[in-house]
Amino acid sequence: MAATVSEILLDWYDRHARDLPWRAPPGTPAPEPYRVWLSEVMLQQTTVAAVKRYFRAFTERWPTVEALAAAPEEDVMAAWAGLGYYSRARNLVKCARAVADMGAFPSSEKQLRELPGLGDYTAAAIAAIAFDKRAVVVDANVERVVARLFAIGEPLPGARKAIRAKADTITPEARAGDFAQAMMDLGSSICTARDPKCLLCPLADECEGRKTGDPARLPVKAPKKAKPLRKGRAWWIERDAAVWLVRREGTGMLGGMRALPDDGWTARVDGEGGPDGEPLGLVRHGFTHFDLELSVERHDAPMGEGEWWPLDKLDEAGLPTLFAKAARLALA
DNA sequence: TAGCCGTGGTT
DNA sequence: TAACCAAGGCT
Repeated sequence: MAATVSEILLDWYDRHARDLPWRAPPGTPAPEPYRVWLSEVMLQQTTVAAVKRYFRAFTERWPTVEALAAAPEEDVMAAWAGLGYYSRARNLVKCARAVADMGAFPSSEKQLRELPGLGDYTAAAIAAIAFDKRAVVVDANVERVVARLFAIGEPLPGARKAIRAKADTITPEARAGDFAQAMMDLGSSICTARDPKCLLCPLADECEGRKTGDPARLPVKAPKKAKPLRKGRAWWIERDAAVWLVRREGTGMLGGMRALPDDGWTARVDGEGGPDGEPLGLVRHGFTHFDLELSVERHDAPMGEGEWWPLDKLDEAGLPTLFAKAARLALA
């Protein structure tokens, strides 16, 4: 009898699974839901290499969801600094508090999906990995593997429906969590976006994309729009070995994070107004949908609501990378 | 639904 | 090196 795709892949996973801090080895009991949830949220659009350090720091400081739920939001935001997509940190706190109120993480995909910060992917991943439920887990890796395996030539994002339907057909009843992680390991190490290693692929014989030509062309994506370059200013205000820091409002860009006072630049418009200070230099920073050229200027009086932050504890302030760069410039 | 939302590694 | 891209979610 011919082996199915899931059988081949699980067999491959049993031999080649990556050892990751949030992962239980194949065939061993599932990790705690808290660790699965935390890692999955951190891993949203973020590389394994970047997540490892933050995962260790968070689980050491907040070993349980109850501990995290009890933490001041600003501590969590500061601990998240540098990881990006800060709405994840805001929702992390909300979610931890909701789960603590409920007494435990829900185990069904549907209930998980209702928690803040959990979309289709993350809810399915937690249900499968932490609770051993059958769930169709589709992330960018799975999209790529499935698009190639079934030679789906329709461009993303339109192809998502077809990809999910095909992923459903190969998801096993048992070991759905291992299967999901196997697909992601395959996608990250072998069925890579560029230069896939088809000669090492356990699914090479089953792959329609390989049979019909060049699998690397799949999945087809819409061309990207050009990123505008925005200009802004930020002020370095130093007194008695302390610097003036503000907290950014709202849920927009870097919302909730500590920052230097700035002139209100956004993705759409350059900054405007403010005092002319002594120019300290330019910081160039790339965001998802625009690039920013930030002029850092020395100023002498506090601006807006804020706090004096001791320079010798600046790395504990939780500045997002843009402002960490600006601080580095000012202190150089 | 398409735009918004970070960052760092890889090629 | 500039471009691409990663275990997406929210609105």
